Amino acid sequence: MQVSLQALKAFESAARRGSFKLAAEELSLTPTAISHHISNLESRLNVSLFHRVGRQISLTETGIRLAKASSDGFQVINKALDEVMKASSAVRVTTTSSLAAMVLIPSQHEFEQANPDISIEISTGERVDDQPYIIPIRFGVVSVAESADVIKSESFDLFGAYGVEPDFRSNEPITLYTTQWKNRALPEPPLATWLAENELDESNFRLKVFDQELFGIQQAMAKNGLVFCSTTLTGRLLKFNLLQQYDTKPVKSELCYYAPNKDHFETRSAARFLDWIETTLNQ
Amino acid sequence: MQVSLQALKAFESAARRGSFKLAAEELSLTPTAISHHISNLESRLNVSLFHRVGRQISLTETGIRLAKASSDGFQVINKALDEVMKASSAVRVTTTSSLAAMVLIPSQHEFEQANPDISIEISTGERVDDQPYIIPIRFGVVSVAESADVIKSESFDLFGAYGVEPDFRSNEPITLYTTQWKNRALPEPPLATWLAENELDESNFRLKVFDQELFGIQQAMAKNGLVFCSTTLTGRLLKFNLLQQYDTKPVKSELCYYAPNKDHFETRSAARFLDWIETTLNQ
DNA sequence: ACGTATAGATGAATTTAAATCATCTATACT
DNA sequence: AGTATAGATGATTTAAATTCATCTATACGT
Repeated sequence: MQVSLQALKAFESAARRGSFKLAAEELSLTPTAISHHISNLESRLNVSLFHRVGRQISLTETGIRLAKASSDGFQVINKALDEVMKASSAVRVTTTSSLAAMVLIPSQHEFEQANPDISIEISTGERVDDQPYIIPIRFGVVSVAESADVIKSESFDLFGAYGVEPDFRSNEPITLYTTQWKNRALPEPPLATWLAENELDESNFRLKVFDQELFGIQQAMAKNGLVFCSTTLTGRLLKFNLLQQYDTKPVKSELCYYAPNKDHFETRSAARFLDWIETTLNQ
Repeated sequence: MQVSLQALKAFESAARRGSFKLAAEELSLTPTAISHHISNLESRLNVSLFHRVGRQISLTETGIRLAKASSDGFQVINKALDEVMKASSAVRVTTTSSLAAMVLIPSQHEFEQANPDISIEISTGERVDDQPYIIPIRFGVVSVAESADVIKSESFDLFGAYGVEPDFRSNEPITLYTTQWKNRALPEPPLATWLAENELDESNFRLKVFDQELFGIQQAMAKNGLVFCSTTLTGRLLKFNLLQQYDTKPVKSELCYYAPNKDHFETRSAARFLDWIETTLNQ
């Protein structure tokens, strides 16, 4: 003897609203459907749930009990469903200031255009980034990240604004922005390797250091010098001719961007976003 | 965006059992149905609820949350449904010792034969008789009972066993059993009225009094005398020739059997039982 | 008191959803 | 490698839910 959950839902609504008509409106049905559901429920359970006096209905004792229990039960379920739906309606992502400012935020609109059903929330900052339903995109050493989680391994190279053409042979040292991470556990940008690889010397440059790559990039764009930074952050700027690259050889580093448990995010939206960000960064 | 409760039930079962196959068995469905339900749920909610690695499934984080909530919710609902069904599977009735012993218990089997889906529990006693799901059949004055609640108004008359033929004209007084209720608020059996109506005198009888009609009836059946009692209790005994009636005129009394809120009992079984008892007593 | 409007009941017809069947894929276990 | 098992997928069948048309009883306004 199984009772239909839909019938129970119809009953719960009718009990709460005190009317078949109002229940029908609430559930987008006809009053007839409610009536059928409730009489079905009553005959299955072998009880009357409503007293019917003409067009007036009132709950029986049993009806009151069952209405209370089903209201409570459905409420628990609906709360959870709401939470899940809320979580899946928007992708919430948190990452470093530099990736957010240089890549995510500038291309946020493009993603939302291509995926009109998904909205993106981007946040940065120190706060704990592993609360449920928030996707962290972390910056760290490849050996720490699961290899499947890596979105992009970092290479570093020299960039400058259009019109800025450095003469490496000049006696005058060139202003070069580079980065020293706040987190000292991270390896430094591979400037020394890059200099050696490109047969240059540190004495050709006047180094200026920020704790975020973002700031050096902005200085370079303002034609205040060159920047030695990751290719990930500059990819988009190169594409729009806001920066240029010289004929130097980029060098790989131990650094990468990665999303913990990248392939285990439950929401389709999150999966779509992660796919997209990976494609974007690697193209 | 509405989610099907059946799909949610399928998911809940699959989550709890850890297998689509086992969920299918639990819900008497095919594994295919479970699979369809769950993928439907996932696409409506836009989330993955299970990780599928080949034929191995495991809940996602979201899946764990939703499974917990839906388990809890369904449990609340099922508990209430079980309670209602339990209550409606048996009719529990409480009444006076006399009605129980003389009428209800002897005809219990007959009712259960005619209504194989209903079982009857009969209880008597002083204890509170208005706990939920128990039907009280009370004995009292008609003025106290709602008129719609009255099952049978009482008449009183003289009864004796077969072979016992009293000679009212004899000098020897006849032993007559009558009743004085424990509850003094109830009117006495209308013996005086009956004597006057039948032009008899109390001196013709040797009165013996019990506090329940039942006992007097049993004495009469044992041919230890006659009994002055209600026609309700003796109806069945007359039918089976265990008692006989004489050519005396019965007299009405202010007493009656009634069931409070008789027409408002929720269970169909209870309604059926009350119909039946009313028919039985009045035929 | 009468007519009209409203809420619900009822049964037949229809539409929609759910379950199954047949087929296929991937993995675990001999 | 070969077989058995769990699940996925799409087409078809089956069953359930919803509506439509009709009817009853009551509330309400005139």
